Amino acid sequence: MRDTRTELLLQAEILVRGRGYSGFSYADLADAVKIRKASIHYHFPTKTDLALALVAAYDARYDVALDAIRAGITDGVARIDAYGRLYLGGVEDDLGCLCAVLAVERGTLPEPVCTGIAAFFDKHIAWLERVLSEGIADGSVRGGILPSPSARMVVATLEGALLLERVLAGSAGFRSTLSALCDSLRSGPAG
Amino acid sequence: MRDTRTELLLQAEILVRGRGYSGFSYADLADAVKIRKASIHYHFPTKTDLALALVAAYDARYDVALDAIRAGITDGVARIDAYGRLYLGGVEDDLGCLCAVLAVERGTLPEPVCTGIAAFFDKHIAWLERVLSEGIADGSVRGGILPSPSARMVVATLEGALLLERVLAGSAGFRSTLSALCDSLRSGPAG
DNA sequence: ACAAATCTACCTACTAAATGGTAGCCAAGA
DNA sequence: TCTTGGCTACCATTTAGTAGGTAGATTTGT
Repeated sequence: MRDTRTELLLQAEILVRGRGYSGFSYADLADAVKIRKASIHYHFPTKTDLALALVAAYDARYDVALDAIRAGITDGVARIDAYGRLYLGGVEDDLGCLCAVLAVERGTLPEPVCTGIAAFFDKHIAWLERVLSEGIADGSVRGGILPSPSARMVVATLEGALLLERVLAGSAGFRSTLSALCDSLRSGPAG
Repeated sequence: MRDTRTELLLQAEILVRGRGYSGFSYADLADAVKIRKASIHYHFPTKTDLALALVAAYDARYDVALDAIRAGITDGVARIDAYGRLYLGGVEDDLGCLCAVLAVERGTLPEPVCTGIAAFFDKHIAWLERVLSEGIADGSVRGGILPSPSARMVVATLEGALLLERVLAGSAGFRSTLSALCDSLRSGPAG
């Protein structure tokens, strides 16, 4: 079976996103996958290896999603809205964003993992900056905003909103934050 | 001396905000405060007791700050801006928000701690909602926004921005996010 | 006033359980 | 036969927490 590794990545992601990187152990993961603890080391010799694989897989999934949004949607604000809805899975499963969770533990994080999550955020910010610039150019995003700070603000708002949902509960909160965010970017009569 | 306890709270807060709740140990704290590990248990019998005291102290500090902002500033957006600048200490010291860090680890968190951080966020959102409503009433905040979702959005944006700074580095990012946020709330010609 | 009792704030020295990780064995499939 | 993917059995270290002691301050009884 090839997919013990995949299963390990799946369950490890759930554990990290729900409890933090230092909040889960190989023993927890072994329980979840129903394999002996030592066998995990066959697939991921060290916990750092596992973390790196987790970030790489997560990042790759977002790459696909970002491309799909750009290809399937043309309106600037609708693209941002679709980007925001990518976080909804986390809200519904009561899991944080993998990279946000890891970012919080930066003080204990192996350096290469830290580099990986920085790249993740940089990539998202660059994507959003482009989407916002294009939106301003075609009039779908209001002209008063600056693409670079606003791109950062979009990521910050969504990451923060996801974080809040974990303690405040009820995805209504996330959705209303997302629409408040989109409203602030839309060109139109309001404002 | 009464302030071993205070020193413990101070150093524990730095450890939690930098490395997460499960990312620090009584041994780390003992090193930082230069007392023996077992002595910490005299002041805080369990790690949960310590976490609760940490949240209570943090929450109390914010209470003072929120009152001071409402007392000293009348303009709605200026109040939000001042609120945002409360996070700057964290940005400069490279520490996350205590409650955000704990929120990430909710899966392993003792339940009473979780209740405490939920109360923290609820309080901030309620405070912001009131500030926004008053701002709309006196014209300092633009009328198009809804106070409740926008209050949530403000907390989310700032928490997210602080989180991002920890991996992206340089407080310029946080400041620009804060001004983008304030711009989106200001009543005026733009939009 | 003064001695006995109690309290404060720390200590050394432990413990059981959990941590990430290693060594070496074994069954099945190419 | 050799690789794959598990296994048992260990390891040193670290974890939160406990037991019990002690020097010094404070309170109390006479």
